[in-house]
This record gives sequence, structure tokens and C-alpha cells, in this order.
Amino acid sequence: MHSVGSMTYEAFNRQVMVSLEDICLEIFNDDTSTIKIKNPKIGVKKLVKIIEAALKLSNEKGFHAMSLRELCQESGMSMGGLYAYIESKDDLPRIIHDQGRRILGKVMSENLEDIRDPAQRLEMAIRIHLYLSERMLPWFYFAYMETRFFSTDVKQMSMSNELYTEKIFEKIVEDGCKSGIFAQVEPVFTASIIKAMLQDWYLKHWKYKNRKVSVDDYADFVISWVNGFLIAS
Amino acid sequence: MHSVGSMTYEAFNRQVMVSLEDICLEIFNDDTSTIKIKNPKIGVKKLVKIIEAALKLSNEKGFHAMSLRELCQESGMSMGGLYAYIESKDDLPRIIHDQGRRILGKVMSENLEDIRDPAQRLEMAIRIHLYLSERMLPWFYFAYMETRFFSTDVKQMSMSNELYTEKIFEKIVEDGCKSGIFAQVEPVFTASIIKAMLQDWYLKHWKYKNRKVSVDDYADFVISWVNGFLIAS
DNA sequence: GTCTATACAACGATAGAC
DNA sequence: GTCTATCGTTGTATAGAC
Repeated sequence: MHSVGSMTYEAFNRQVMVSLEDICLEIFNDDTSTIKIKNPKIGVKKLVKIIEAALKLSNEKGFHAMSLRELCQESGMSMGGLYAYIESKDDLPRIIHDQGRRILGKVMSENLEDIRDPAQRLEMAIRIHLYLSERMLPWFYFAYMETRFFSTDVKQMSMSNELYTEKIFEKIVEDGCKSGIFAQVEPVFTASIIKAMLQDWYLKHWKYKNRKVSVDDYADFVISWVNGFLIAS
Repeated sequence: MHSVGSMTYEAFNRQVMVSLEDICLEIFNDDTSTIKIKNPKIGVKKLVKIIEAALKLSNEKGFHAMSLRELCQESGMSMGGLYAYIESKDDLPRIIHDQGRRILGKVMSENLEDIRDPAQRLEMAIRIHLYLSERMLPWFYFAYMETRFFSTDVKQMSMSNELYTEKIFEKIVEDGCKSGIFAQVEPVFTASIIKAMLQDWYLKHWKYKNRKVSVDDYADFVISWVNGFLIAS
């Protein structure tokens, strides 16, 4: 089912369902203490709007510079209304991080679980991460640029996200080295560099868009570059 | 004089003089309209303190979250005193960017001017950029993380910085490809990836420090990785 | 469940004493 | 050249009407 050969961004969009509504329903059900709304039908819809508006404004001018008055205007509600969904402004990063972490973990593990060959597994991990960051661009950008400002527990959520991703790549490179498929390289360094390339896609998105580089082009290039280094010829 | 063979971080620190005081004197002399202080002896010393404090606080909590009251406390002066050096809070990013841009341009061009061989030139460009970012870590971090929030003209200064660096690498790769020393690769893509690696050094500095990776270790690794891709064997 | 009106703290900036 | 005192604005957060 999950074959790397046929994986393109178009195929990813068909196969991998990332519904913001579903995830917000999960958050809605978990966060009964801070969210004062009872009706899920109403609550989830507004929660989606709040998250989308917060991501948009934060990415434009920074989370700290975004005022809650602006957030209310952007998401079409009043100050009083907003405070039925959050306890303070600092709740927003927590909700946003939570939402992205659930999706990232789910999609990565689902798509990698039945691929054993290190080279194929590496290619799939790179593609899935790139495609997911393309789909959830505002979230990835937010998570990277704003995390350092937040409270300790949100920072830790983000750190564990980072390490989770990095470990996936380290593990694959290590396995490939051991089984002799890859050349003998430093797995930790190599994973760092691969991650830097993946991050460049969503951090410098405007640059690649201007150059008319599609996410598939970029994925192909990263994979050929990585293979050039790992597959000793 | 500028031989890449002997270039290490230790040698860089001995050879390349980057005096914050000298640069601040330049700024002090240029910015006679906003800076109301007449005596350079006093003015330059405080300007250095202001820039250092602003970089420290901005990198800890973000430029927007840093209050000018904190900045005054950190740099040992009063609100009234501070306003003899700046016209508004928005002056700070301009001064900080200006300062770094002068150093970056000077150091890069000085160290590359008499190296012709593309492979040597590429190695030197990578090393100088890494060593400079190690020395001016707070500035590089600030320039990357805060630029998007500022006024159009500061943004443009930063953009031209980015392009300046990227063009250096593009040009070297292109020359190497034409002369047959490098394999036939996409210069634009390749320069992007190299830049992403250089950025990872100052953006994830804590990570490498924890792993006890020195800037020389990192430089060696980046260069071996790049050579593996460029020098067809 | 959502709105308007308001409280209160913190911010950037300035005036005037020294 | 530097300080203290103070201004007006804007921010987060809440209370009470509907």
C-alpha cells in the first residue's frame, strides 16, 4: 500500500488525510478545562478559525506583536467570545503545537511502518516530511520561528518533536550503514544535514516559489543529493 | 597570505580583526542625524553597550517582547539617556543590521579575493562564513530570526545580505562546473543547500555545543559532504 | 454562547531639572 | 550628557447585558 515508488505530492494529497477539523475535535474533547463551550458542532468550527487566524497573523508579524483584538477581527469574533476558548493568550501556542504534533506523529509513523529497506525508508521519510510541511506550511513555520518565546512545557513539546524527527533519520542512516547499503558516515551529522534541507523548504518557501521549484522537484533533488553521499559507488 | 590549507578557527581569530568598536565608530560618524551625542569617545562606548544588550535581550525573548526599560537596565542607562542615541525603538534593528552587514561584506571579500581555484575558493568561503558566524553568533541569529518583523528598508538590507552570500556560492559552483573540476550540478540548488548547512550552525548552536562538536569539526564535515557531491570520482 | 463596555497594567516616547 | 517624572496609547483580561 505504501510504496515509495509512486509517492508524489499529488498522490500524498489523495492518500493521506489531514483534516484540521478531526484534529480540532480531538483537542476540543481533551481540553474541557479551558474550553468553556459545550456544543462540539459550534466549538470545533470556531476553534479551527482561531487556529488559522492565529497562524496567519503570527507568521505575518510575530506571535507577540499580534494583538488579541486583531485575532478577533481575523477570526470573526469578539474579545469576550474568544475567551470562551482560551484562558489566556499563552494558551494559543499550546493548542497550536498540540494540533501539529498529533498530525506529524500520525502521518510519519503510518507511512513508514511497512517499509524495511533503508534506502526506500529514507526516501519515504524525506518525501512525507516535505509533503506534510507543504500542506501544513503555516504550522511548520510557526513551530520553527516562535517556539523559543514560549513557556517551558510548550518548548519541551516542540523539542521532543524535533528530536522525534531527527531520531527517525538517524535510525535509518544507522541501519543502512550497518547493513552495508550506505557508506560509512556519521549518522548524527548526516541526520542533522538532512533535517536542515527539509527545514529550508518551509522556511524559505517564497524563494523556491519564485524560482518555480515544486515540492516534487525539491524532494527529487534532496534525495539525489543524499544518495550521492550515502550510496558509495 | 590567505591560504585555505592553514585556515582554522584559531587562525581566523588571529588573522581577521573584527572590532565592534571600529564598526560602531563608523556608525557613529555616519548617523549624525539620529545620534545626538557629540563626543565619539563617550558615544561609541555606549553604542556598543546598547547593541550588545539589544542583541542579548532580543535573542532571549524576541525584539518585540524586549521593552526599552529592560534594554536600559541591561546597558546601564536611563530611558532619557537611551533616546540620545536612537529616535525610536525601530532604529535599533537598522543600526544592528548596518553594523553586521559592514563586517560580513568586509571579511568575506578580503579573504576570498586572491583565491582562484574553485575548490579552494569554495572551502575558504565555507570556512570564513562559519567562523564569522561563530564569532558574531548573536548577530547572525538576530538577523535570521527577527528580520521579517521590521520595516521595508531594513528587510531589504537583510535580503541583499542573503543574496550576496548566496551569489558567492552560486558563482563558485558555476565556475567549478564550467572548468570541469566539479561534477555537472545545479548551481542554484547547490548554493541553497550549502547555505542551509551554514545557517544550521548558528541557528542550532546549542545542539552542536551539547554534542561537543567544534566549529572546525562542523566545517570539516560540511566540506567533505560538499566535496563528495561536487568532485566526481 | 456571544456581545459591549470597561478595568488596569505596561509600553514607547518626551519634557524639563540637573 | 544623563537623569527622573509623567504623558497618551495600547495591550490583556473580565464583568455583565442579551
